Amino acid sequence: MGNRNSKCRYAVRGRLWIDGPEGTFLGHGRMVLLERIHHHGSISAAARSMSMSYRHAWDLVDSMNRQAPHPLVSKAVGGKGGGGATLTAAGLEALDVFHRLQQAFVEFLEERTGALPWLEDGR
Amino acid sequence: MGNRNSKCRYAVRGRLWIDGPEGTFLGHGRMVLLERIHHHGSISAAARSMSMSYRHAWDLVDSMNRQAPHPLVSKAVGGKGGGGATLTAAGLEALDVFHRLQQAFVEFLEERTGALPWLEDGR
DNA sequence: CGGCGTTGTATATCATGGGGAATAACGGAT
DNA sequence: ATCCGTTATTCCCCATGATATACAACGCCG
Repeated sequence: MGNRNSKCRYAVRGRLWIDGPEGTFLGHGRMVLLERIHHHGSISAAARSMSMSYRHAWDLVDSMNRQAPHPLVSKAVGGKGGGGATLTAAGLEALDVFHRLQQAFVEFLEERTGALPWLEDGR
Repeated sequence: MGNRNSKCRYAVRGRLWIDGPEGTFLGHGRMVLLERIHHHGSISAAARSMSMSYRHAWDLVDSMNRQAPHPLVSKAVGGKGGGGATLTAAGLEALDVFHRLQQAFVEFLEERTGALPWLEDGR
């Protein structure tokens, strides 16, 4: 709806992320990881649930924590259940900020594929 | 200007492209390649000028020509200078379409990094 | 008619990043 | 004190994608 031609041969796609002092700070994959950490309560369980190696997941968390003014993930080693990880208030806020950004991006993408001049069709 | 805080710790970045029947159809790298073909008059010279392997360049051109309703690049084998390649009218049009799209994207990016809530700064 | 620099295509080599395995330290629970 | 599953870290392996190499076909031009 909103588009008189539903036969979309082409579509505008894209990826976006937030750069920080060391390069990528927040991106789609990192957001999924944060959500899973929030849900499972540990980095390793989150990594397993998305078929990501623990090493990779740990690197991503470390990168985010290093670049943020305040850590996004709080980690505990040892103790009940061997430890775990939880999102800080800053982590939850980052999740929200990025979600809104991504939604705006999706709208931009849809708007632009709708405005696509059906390349060279009428030639 | 337009942003009261010029100390930008974070910036929204991204990439965008146009998907076609077989996946990526037009993207930044492909646009650079098209420009160089237009300037040099051959795929191999264009590839050399941007340190890209001829095979890769050829694959990209082939992908674009296969997905477009009409080829973007016209190729000649043998003949004067051994042959060459030139952009068709459709190729020039694709260049223009993507440039406008990319410019709108840059504006979106700048607008959004300006609207960034300076994550967790005041905590 | 032979030379030249393309396009076109197959094969081989290689580099980079990610994954897996292994291990230490940790601390609450039992 | 021991057990357990986690965080934290190192090292090795390998799969994949890109690059390099090689070679055939082509057609204008001198």
